[in-house]
Amino acid sequence: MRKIAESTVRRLSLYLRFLEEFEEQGTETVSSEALAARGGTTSAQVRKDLSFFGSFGKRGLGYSVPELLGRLREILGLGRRYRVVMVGAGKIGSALVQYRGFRQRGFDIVAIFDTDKEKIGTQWNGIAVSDVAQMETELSRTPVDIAVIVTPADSAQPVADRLVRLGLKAILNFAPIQISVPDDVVVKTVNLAFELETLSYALTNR
Amino acid sequence: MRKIAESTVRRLSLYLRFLEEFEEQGTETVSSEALAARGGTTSAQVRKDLSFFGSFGKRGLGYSVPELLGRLREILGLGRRYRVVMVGAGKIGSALVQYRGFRQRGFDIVAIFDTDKEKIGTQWNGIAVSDVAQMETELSRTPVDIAVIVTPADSAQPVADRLVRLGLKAILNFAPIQISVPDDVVVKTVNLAFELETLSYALTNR
DNA sequence: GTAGATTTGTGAAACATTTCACAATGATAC
DNA sequence: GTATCATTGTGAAATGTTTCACAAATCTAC
Repeated sequence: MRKIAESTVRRLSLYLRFLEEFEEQGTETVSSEALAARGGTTSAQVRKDLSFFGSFGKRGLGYSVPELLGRLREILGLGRRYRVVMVGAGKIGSALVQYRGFRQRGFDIVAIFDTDKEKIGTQWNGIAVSDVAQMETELSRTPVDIAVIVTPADSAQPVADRLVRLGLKAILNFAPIQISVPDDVVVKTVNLAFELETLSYALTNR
Repeated sequence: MRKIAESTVRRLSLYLRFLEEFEEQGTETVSSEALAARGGTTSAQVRKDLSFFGSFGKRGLGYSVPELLGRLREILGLGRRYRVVMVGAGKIGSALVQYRGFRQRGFDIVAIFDTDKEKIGTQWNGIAVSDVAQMETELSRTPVDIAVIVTPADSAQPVADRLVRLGLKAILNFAPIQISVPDDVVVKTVNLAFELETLSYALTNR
């Protein structure tokens, strides 16, 4: 498939959210104009984004909400569930495990690892916390699709290396550090410091 | 000031992190090549990014680590501390309040608001949780620079509206919804769903 | 069935960002 | 002091993304 810009993929994700709202309201069809208004972009942008994947609309009418929902879910790979392993059972990990939206959107946390003896063996939202030393053993029994790294900065890279060796192809990293992986592995880093500093830059330069 | 791309600002933030590491190691100077290698970009990109703000290097030698650190902090507006209000005292809020990196980077949480009677009056990391109904009263006594919204989706927009009315110019939004604000207010949204869906897209289309 | 109103899909134009490539500058060795 | 080497700073070129603008398609009203 032709390379699609990340900005486009993020907007598809946004459109999906809006379409879910339209569906709840019982709206049958929606125009690119209406979708754009809801999300701070332009109708041309919406149509261009969709056009990379096919032509889903009806001229003069717009897009069928249920159909476009289905297409977007398919494009984004949401027609299935994903098995997620979480490495690190600290504050953020705890918040994520309890976040219902995770499961709601098709992502099931099926394993949690930590190094803290106090935590190992306890149940988190129904999932037992295991010793990170057992990660290879356990993950070979329970394969997963996505890893979430929520460790301190200095463990993040070694953990990522081990996950890559286990064959993981997608990592969501919350550790405040840049991790490096082979080209065929996707990493998304969520780094609070970046966001805060973008804000302080904006506040300063106005 | 000439408009700077957000991608550039994010990279500056990244360079800052690397420079802190170089400083810890006692490195005196660093070349654009070395900075680039550390962060998955190119030396030309590093030099171009910096060139928007001035010329801080020495040809043949590179950049002085302490000087560039100072310059970047200044550019990013990190030469001061910021007062932060947190609205919503749920799981994520709790994790953020306890996150030391926040204070470490110059952002002090000085007020927390929630609607939950059980939480109001309790102390969180030394800060009393107040009733969100008192927000206007309290924030007029204790002015703040940045707001972090950690409420459920349906309260996020009303809360944002109130914050904007109070004169806030920077919002970090963790609620899984797009919030709309006037042009002179900056909003950064951290939305887990986007990140997960970008990953599932990447896993699907390979 | 025709006319008029909507709205898509998409090339082309405009705009933005990244990469290239090299002159200019300073450091180092002898 | 001269030659060599390393590295910056920056226009220009290449590449990428967004916006424009309009033909084509479909709907609605009569």
